[in-house]
Amino acid sequence: MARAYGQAVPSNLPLSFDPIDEARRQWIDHGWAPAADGMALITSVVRVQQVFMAQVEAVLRPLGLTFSRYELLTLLLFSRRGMLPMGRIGARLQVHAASITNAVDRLESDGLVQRRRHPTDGRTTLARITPAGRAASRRATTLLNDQVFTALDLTVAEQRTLFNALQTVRSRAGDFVSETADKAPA
Amino acid sequence: MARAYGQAVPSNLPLSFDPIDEARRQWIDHGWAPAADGMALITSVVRVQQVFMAQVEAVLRPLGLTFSRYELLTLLLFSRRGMLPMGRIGARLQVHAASITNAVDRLESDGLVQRRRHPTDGRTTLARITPAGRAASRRATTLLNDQVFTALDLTVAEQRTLFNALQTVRSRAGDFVSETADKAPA
DNA sequence: ACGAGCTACTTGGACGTCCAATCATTTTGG
DNA sequence: CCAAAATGATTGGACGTCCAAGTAGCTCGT
Repeated sequence: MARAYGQAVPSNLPLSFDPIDEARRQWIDHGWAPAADGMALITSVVRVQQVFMAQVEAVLRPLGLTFSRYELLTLLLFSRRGMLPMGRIGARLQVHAASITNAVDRLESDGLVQRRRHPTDGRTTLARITPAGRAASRRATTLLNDQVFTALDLTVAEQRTLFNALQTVRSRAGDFVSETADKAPA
Repeated sequence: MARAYGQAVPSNLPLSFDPIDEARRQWIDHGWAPAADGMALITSVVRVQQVFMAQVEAVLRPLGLTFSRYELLTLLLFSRRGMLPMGRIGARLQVHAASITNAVDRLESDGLVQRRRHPTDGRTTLARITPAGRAASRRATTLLNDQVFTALDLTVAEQRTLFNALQTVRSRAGDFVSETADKAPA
C-alpha cells in the first residue's frame, strides 16, 4: 500500500531581514561576540537542512516515500546481494537502530523490503529489497536527480565549496576515519 | 517541572570510509554524474545538522530544554516586551504554527512562558516569557556558548566560509529578502 | 450592518528520531 | 562446558515537525 502523508515546507512568508544575522547581532550586543559565529553557523545548518529536506520530501511524497526510507531502499539497491543486516544499515545511514526497525517496518508493509533471518547468526535480521522496492528506488532517484539534485540554484563551485567544508565538519566530528578528508583543526 | 528526556547522539562507531563519498561514487557509476554533487551536498547538510544538533541537545538536555524550545525562549527574551504573538514566533523561527503551539504548551507547563490574550485582537495569543524563563534562557545560552558555539573545531575562516555559503542558500530559497546576501545564481 | 472571507491558533494524526529497557542469541572466560 | 558479558533487534515512550480540519474572531464589501 502506497502511503500518503504530509510533510515539508512551512511556506511562511519571507522575512524582510535575515533572522540569523539578527540573532548574531543580539549575541554581539549581549557581549557574546566570541560565540556569535558558532551560533550563526549552527543555526544556519539547521535551517538549510530544513529547506533542502522540504524540497526532497515534496518530490518523494507522491511516491509514498520519505527521505529516510528512500535512503534505506537505495542503500539496499546498491548492496551486492540486495540485503543487509539491520545493524549495518544503521551504521551506514548513521541513525539509531530503533529508527531502522521503524523504517523497515514501514517499507515491509509497503512490500518494498522483506525481513529475512540471518543464516548463521540468530541475532541478526536481514532487510532485503524486493523487486517493487528496486522499482520504487529507481523511480524516486530519477525524480530527485531531475527536480532537486541538479536544480540546486548554486554554481558547481559553490556546491563544491560547501560540500568540502561540510565534509571537514563530518570528519572532525568522527563520522568516519578519512583517507581523504583532513584531520585536525588549525 | 523540569523535563528530563533523551535525545542526541547515535554513537555509532565511525566508518572507515566516508559514506557520502561512497554514495557519490555510486551515483557516478550509475550514470547520474550531473546529480552526484547535489546529492552529496544535500546528504552532507542533513548529516552535519545531525551532528550539530546532537551536541546542542546534549548540553540542553540536563536543563530540560530542547533546541526548539531554547530558540523560542531566547527569541522572547530578546523581544522588547518579552512577549510575542504565536504567529510572529513561527515566522521568526521558520516553523509551522502547530509546532509553536506545541512548544509553548511545554514551556508553559514548565513555567517558562505564559499565554496571554492579545489586548485588541481576540484571535491572537501572546506568549510571554516568565522570570524563570529568562533565567533558563540565560543559563542555557551560557552553556551553549561555552560548550558548543565556541568549541566548534573549525577555524574562524572555515566558519565564515561555511556560514556565507549557507546564507546564500537560504537567501535563494526565499527565506528572507536580503539587503546583504546575494540574489541570483551565476 | 451583515454575511463571506480571511486570520490566528489549536487539535489530531502520521512520521522520524532518540533513549531506555527487554529479549534472544552469540561469545568469552574461568 | 556453562555462566557472564557482549551483541542485535525490538518495544514503548517522549519529542519535534508537518498537514488537514476545525474553531474563534476580525474585516471588508455591498
